[in-house]
Amino acid sequence: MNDTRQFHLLAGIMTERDTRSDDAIYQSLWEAIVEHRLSPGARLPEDALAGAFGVSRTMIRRVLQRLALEQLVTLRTHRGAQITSPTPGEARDVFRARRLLEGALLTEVVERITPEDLQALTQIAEQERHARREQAIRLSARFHARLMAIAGNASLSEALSQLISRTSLIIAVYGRHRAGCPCEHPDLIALLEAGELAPIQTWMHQHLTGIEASLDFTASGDALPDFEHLFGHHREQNAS
Amino acid sequence: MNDTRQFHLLAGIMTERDTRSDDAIYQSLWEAIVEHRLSPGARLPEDALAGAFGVSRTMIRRVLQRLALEQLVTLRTHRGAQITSPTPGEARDVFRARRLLEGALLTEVVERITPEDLQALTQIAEQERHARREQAIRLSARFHARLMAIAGNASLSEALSQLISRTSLIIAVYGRHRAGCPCEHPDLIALLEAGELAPIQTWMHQHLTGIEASLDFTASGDALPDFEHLFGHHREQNAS
DNA sequence: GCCTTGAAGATTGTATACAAGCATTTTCCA
DNA sequence: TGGAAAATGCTTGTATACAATCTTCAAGGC
Repeated sequence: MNDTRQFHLLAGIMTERDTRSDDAIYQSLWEAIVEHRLSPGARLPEDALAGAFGVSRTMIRRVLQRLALEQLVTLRTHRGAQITSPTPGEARDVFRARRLLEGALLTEVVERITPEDLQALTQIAEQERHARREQAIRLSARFHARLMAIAGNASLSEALSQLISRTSLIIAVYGRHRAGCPCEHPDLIALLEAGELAPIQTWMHQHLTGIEASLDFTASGDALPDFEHLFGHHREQNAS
Repeated sequence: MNDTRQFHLLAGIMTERDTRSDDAIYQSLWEAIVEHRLSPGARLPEDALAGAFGVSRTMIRRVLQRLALEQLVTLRTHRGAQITSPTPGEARDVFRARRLLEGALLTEVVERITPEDLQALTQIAEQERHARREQAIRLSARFHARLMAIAGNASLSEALSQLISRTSLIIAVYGRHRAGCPCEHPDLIALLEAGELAPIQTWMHQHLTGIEASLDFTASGDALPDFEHLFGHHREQNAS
């Protein structure tokens, strides 16, 4: 009887009930979070996840710890895991960090970019335009990650990837109109083809600042998960 | 009988055999790694650590996973954990990342630095000068971390802290003369007191480039842990 | 003498059992 | 009827047992 409820709780995360490996579970959860199928504040009971993925709590705990270290999930002792609700302060922090990092990396990106890179970026941007809204968010994240990978600095790319994921959480909490990246990416591709550094950096700075400016920090509080926002959309738990 | 050997294997990590929490174990291992008491390539058997810290493998595995995500430890399936031996490529990657990040953050550091900050930095530099060689490495890492924390960007500070820790590993593998940071930090403090951005950035760039230039990448290979280096110092396993 | 093949030992991977803590509800008293 | 305290149930924290895999060592063949 518990199983049914647990399964329902996480409907939409997985395709069918089969045993998956560590990384596959991480991937599934990551996508569900970045695509806003799991909203900030949502609780992630270990038993429910274990049941849904057909593994024991051991693996689930490992995955949750990894997500927690990446700040996508908040782990509180004896209170379990829930999707992180970034505070306004953290949100501004992430955008400042992204402006700095992406701005700096663009120098090397412009130097090293190849036609293959441009093609890959074009393809992602294309998918982004035709994708459903949920997947568009994930593709937008992939676009930025792929772009910055061109700089060829694995350490910074990884750090930046985490910042990009967290941006998705921030938009989930504070986004007003439901837009993530308002599909400006094709414009950047045109600039990249031209190859002039200055306008590219300007574009990126405005791109990030524009997203940040579109947020509304007045709604929710700082510390606690914003249940108001959660309830506004739809509640995961059924009341039985 | 196993216990004795295990305990001996990790001598010097802990003060006495008592039960510690998750974070305390992480801290102990982190310090042991950064201070080069555990050299790159050293194996970290779960049973041995569990015995040494008086906890079960469960906690040890969690700590090892965290260290692995920070790239201080390498986890290979069915083959256990060992201290990461950065490849020359990774080493250059880390230094490039540090030059970029620390250079960029210095702008905000100079803007926001307070007398209290200067005092704290002075104190660390002072301890550094009087400390034993092992602890000096850790203090040097703390100096850089404390300095960059002034910029007030938690996300980037955290990423940078990981890069700084990894630098310690790099020095352990490729350092020729046993110098880590050759105690140039007081010079930086003088520049910070003057408050001119340009010379500070120049200093930092030369500082990092100088450390990188002092490394010798010809010795060890790329992929595997360098047992040559390990044996050169002293072996952890006794031959019984 | 060296390489290949097999078996024993040791270590990790996963699941589960039990203990500890928190949340909710129920009950009792004012 | 409202509030507070206690008890029950649920969730997580930790340890341990067992299975799977790798490594090592030994024996046999080339």
